[in-house]
Amino acid sequence: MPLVKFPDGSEKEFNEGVSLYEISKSISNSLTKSAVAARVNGSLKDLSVQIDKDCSVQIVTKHEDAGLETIRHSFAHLVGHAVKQLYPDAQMAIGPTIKDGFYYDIDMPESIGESDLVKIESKVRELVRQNYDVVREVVTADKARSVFEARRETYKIEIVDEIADDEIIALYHHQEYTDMCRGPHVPNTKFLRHFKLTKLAGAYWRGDSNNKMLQRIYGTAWNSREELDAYLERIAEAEKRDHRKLGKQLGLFHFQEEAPGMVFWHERGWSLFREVENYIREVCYSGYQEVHTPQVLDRSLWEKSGHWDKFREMIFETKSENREYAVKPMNCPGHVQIFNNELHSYKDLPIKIAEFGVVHRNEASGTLHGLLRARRFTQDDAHIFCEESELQGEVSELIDLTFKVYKDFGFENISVALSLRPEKRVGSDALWEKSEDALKLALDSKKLDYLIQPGEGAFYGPKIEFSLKDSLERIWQCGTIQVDFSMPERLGASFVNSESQKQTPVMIHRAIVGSMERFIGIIIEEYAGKMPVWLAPVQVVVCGVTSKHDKYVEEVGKSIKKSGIKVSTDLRNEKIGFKIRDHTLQKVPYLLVVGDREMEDSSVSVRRRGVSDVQTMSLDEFQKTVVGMIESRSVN
RNA sequence: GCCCAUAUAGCUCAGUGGUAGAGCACUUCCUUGGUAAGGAAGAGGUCACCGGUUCAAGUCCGGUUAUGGGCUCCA
Repeated sequence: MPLVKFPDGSEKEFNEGVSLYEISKSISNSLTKSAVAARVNGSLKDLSVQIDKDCSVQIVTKHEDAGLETIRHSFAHLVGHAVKQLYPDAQMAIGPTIKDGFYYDIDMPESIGESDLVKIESKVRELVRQNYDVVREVVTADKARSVFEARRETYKIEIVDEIADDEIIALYHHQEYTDMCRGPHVPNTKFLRHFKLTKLAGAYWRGDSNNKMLQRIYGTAWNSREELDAYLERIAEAEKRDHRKLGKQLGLFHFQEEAPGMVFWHERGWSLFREVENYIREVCYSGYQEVHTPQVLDRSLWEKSGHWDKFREMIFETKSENREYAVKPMNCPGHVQIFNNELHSYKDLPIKIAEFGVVHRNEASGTLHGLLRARRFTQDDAHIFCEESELQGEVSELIDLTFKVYKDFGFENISVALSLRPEKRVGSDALWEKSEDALKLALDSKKLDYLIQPGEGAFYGPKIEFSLKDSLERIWQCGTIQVDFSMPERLGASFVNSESQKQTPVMIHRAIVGSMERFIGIIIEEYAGKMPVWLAPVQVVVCGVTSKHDKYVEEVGKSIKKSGIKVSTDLRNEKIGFKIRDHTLQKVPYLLVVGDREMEDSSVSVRRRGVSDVQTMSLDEFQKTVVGMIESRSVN
């Protein structure tokens, strides 16, 4: 008779072979009603699993995270059930859960479109209403194979073949539909109610572009109608913060067909760009020589650096007088040329060269994404030429600098990753060992949480990557610190060491925000277009109540401009309410209204963005406040 | 690049085979109004591009380009 321990400390004996479902019932009926799975000695099991020895049991209800995940996982099967009824020749691949939902990758006999997604969703609803039991069956690999052979599910057979011998194989029967899964799954489809199939996409089998592309059906699932609606509302709100929408609304930039992936910066967007640039020049380039290198360089240089070999399809080429050139996709070879242009002593190291380097990369058309993935972008790029002994100290400083910069722009949620040697690489394993260790040691000394990504490094060296999220929580790599023992040698960089010998320096590639365009895109989304005062392209708009006040409006405007504030005046023949609305929609931080009252005592009526109460103050006081906000680069 | 979708006025969008529409923005006039839209009139389109079907195409079909969501990729 197995003895079962419960989370509250109580214990109870059950007959051998008792199911978790029965154990749940022995606790309470109401618990059982919302029970979707159970933890046995900490690991998740289906409620149909039987107990034959002493253990601890915790019933998992739909209300906890693991329960909701179980529901989402079961929804994937349900989509499989529906698809198989509608398209009997469809072959099911994998159907895992993801954040907020699930997907199923399916090899469809003929490709389906969005109208089919509606059909599938209706079919799922139809199945849900049947409240059928989901039956779990433990089988041998051979049995599983024969089941899926009969069902002509070749992907499932491929998966069975990879399952280790000692692993339990469970089939889940949804009426006539059978799937295979580690589980657990809900015992009955009555738990599956609040869902929506959200999108259709292509996805390669096993994530490999050499494999067949399957069709992926994405869905979201929740415990209640309210949670589902709240989720959809959240997504809709996040979409409003899309930098591409805001860029258009706020007149910051545009793209057009003739220059895919290349930004046309408008005055206001360019103002924002330059403000970020000024900040970086001040904070990230101190101790560096800022340089500017050619946009187009002879192909041979890229062959020497190794970029030609690895990134040929992504390089824009150009020819002139029978010479072949590449539009630079990187700044490092250019910086090495500047380094090589004079002789260096070990006493001069480290030498740090920085550039707002405009690079062009012919990214695959399907990957372009507004400012976040562009074909032409500006790197806050720099290269540090140093000795090996200086490496770790430099990297350590750069990590601190990166965090400072992100914090100054108001980012809290920064993910850090360390990418190690890829398969296709240059340089000996000993050099890779050294470079990887240097980065690891620097990271570890900061006591940071970071993700290790084997095989994800650059071809010439390992890298630390700093990533930020956009409004839909997609992750974008921004900053990077890379150690490179290969490039300096390939490009002939050297310095004279204390023994009068030529020696090759180590090179650190570093970009703090990475791509200016990408970083600005993320800033726009982070602030939903409501830029902090110091970044706002228009910081103050002065509006007159009537045309009588035009002269005073201009005086106020001039005075504000003199104190270095970005101000514009609104003298349009419109009512004040109209002007307020217009500039509010443009998300201007400060609106000033002046009329008879203000003219009389040289004051201004101040309306702060997001605050509907107005405040009257002297022009002088107002200017001091705004200048203070700008100088402190306050993000509030 | 691959899968699915989309492309109509400056912007947001309606228009299911028969004479291109709305709101906002724009221009002119009226209005001088105190904190989120005052009124009137006017102008504005090779319906992304190329080809096909049809008596007739914004609308149906094919292709191209760009864009959106994913996948793959990202020095």
